[in-house]
Amino acid sequence: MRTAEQTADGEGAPWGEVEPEAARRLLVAAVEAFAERGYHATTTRDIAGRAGMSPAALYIHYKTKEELLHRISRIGHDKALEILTAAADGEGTAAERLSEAVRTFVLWHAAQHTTARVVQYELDSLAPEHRTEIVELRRRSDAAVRRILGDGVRDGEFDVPDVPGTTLAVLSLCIDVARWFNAAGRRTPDEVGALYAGLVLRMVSAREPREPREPVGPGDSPDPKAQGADGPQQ
Amino acid sequence: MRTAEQTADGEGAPWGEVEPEAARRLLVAAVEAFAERGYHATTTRDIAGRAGMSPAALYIHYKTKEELLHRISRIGHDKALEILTAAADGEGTAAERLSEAVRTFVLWHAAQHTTARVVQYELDSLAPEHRTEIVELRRRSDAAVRRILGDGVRDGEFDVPDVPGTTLAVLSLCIDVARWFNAAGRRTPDEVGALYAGLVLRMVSAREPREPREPVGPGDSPDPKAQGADGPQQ
DNA sequence: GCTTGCTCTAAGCGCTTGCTCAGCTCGGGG
DNA sequence: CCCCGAGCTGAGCAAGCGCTTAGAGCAAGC
Repeated sequence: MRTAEQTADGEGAPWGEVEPEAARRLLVAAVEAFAERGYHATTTRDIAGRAGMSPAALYIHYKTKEELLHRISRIGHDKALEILTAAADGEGTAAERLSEAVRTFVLWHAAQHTTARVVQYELDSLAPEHRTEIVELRRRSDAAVRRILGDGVRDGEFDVPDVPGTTLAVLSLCIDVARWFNAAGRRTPDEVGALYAGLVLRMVSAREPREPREPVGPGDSPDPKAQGADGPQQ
Repeated sequence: MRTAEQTADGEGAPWGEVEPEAARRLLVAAVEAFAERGYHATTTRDIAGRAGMSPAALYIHYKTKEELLHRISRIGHDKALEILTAAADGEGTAAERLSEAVRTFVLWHAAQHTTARVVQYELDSLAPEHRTEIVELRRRSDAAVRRILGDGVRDGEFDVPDVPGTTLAVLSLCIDVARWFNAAGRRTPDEVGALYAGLVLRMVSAREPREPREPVGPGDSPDPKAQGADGPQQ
């Protein structure tokens, strides 16, 4: 299967699927406002103003302000999960797949840091039922990375005593890029992706390649129940 | 005069220095509320209620709601800087100092994750003049970690092609613990500290100890101007 | 006993919030 | 020509916001 390199990164038209055009303009305006000020500090008047409309126009396309956040969060988490599962299901060694997962995931968080900031840091502003829906997507992202690490340990490529804990650390490292990345800064999204892929590989690689293990040690086995939601609460 | 608790970890009485007692109760209530709901979603009525007072009582001890956040952020950043500079100024090899820095910094973010969440993720809610004051403290934290990495590279202990970028990654990894750490989870703060110290050491350690370098390469030299604010904006 | 100063409360002010609704505009079908 | 539904606006409502004010309670000083 050919990898869609051009569209797998964070560029392109992220909100092209949102129709009609007025609804898309409002969504893009909401992403910018939420990223700049945070969900609770953003007013519906601000969102409508950025989209060049009156406050009332917002409610023709969205029932509430929270529905806007939910739509943004859903689309963003779908994209994140797609990036990680594509890398996990790809070809090559565990090291190659992990490197690709971190590189593309970080690339998206840097290039789309405005969107990613809303997606990753406004989970608590969602209504409870929407929050549980999103948390399930995050659980599957976690599982994709944990699978790569588990494969690498099994094949002797990686030396990782605590697979769930290291999975959490790798994802945490990538996600936090959205917080500090600055488009006007010295690094391009591609450079950060390459830097982080290298750092993570060194973090998990076995110093010298060994024989694959036959029995998977209980302390190392990927445990589906090991991680619950990785959000701030619960 | 008795000095404050000399606990290097995050336990102890974090707000013991705040006087009088009613002001401390309000501050602790504000920390809990800000951590749970975020600054903008928290009302002054909620803070006062948690402290067992009427809303007006808040304004006897603090001029505004933002002053509460500023006080919390200032005390927390002072503590964070103290932890990192203590480790950077400590004795031992660069590896030992880096390990101690990460271990204690992560320990604080996990044990005091309620406070740390407010300190690390509510920077943008500060008034501009308070924000610049806090950003300066963060710059000094960054410098402390960068110094350890630079020493390690100089002495041949570490192999780090991009010192400023790796400094940013290490700090980012530690800080994000405050976001996901859950007191009811499987890991204790000490366990997370130990895990992360090991991961970071592997991330930077030279595979085999080399001779120290005589001239510091230009690409690796710690550059004071290299990092600006590491906050979300600017 | 009275004043003074400090802490705190009850009540509420002025304003902004998320959201609503009657009505305007306008392209397309009869 | 009128009508129609879709998209949008101006005006505004009820609720909740940060913060203020007048005054009560009470310990300390004289």
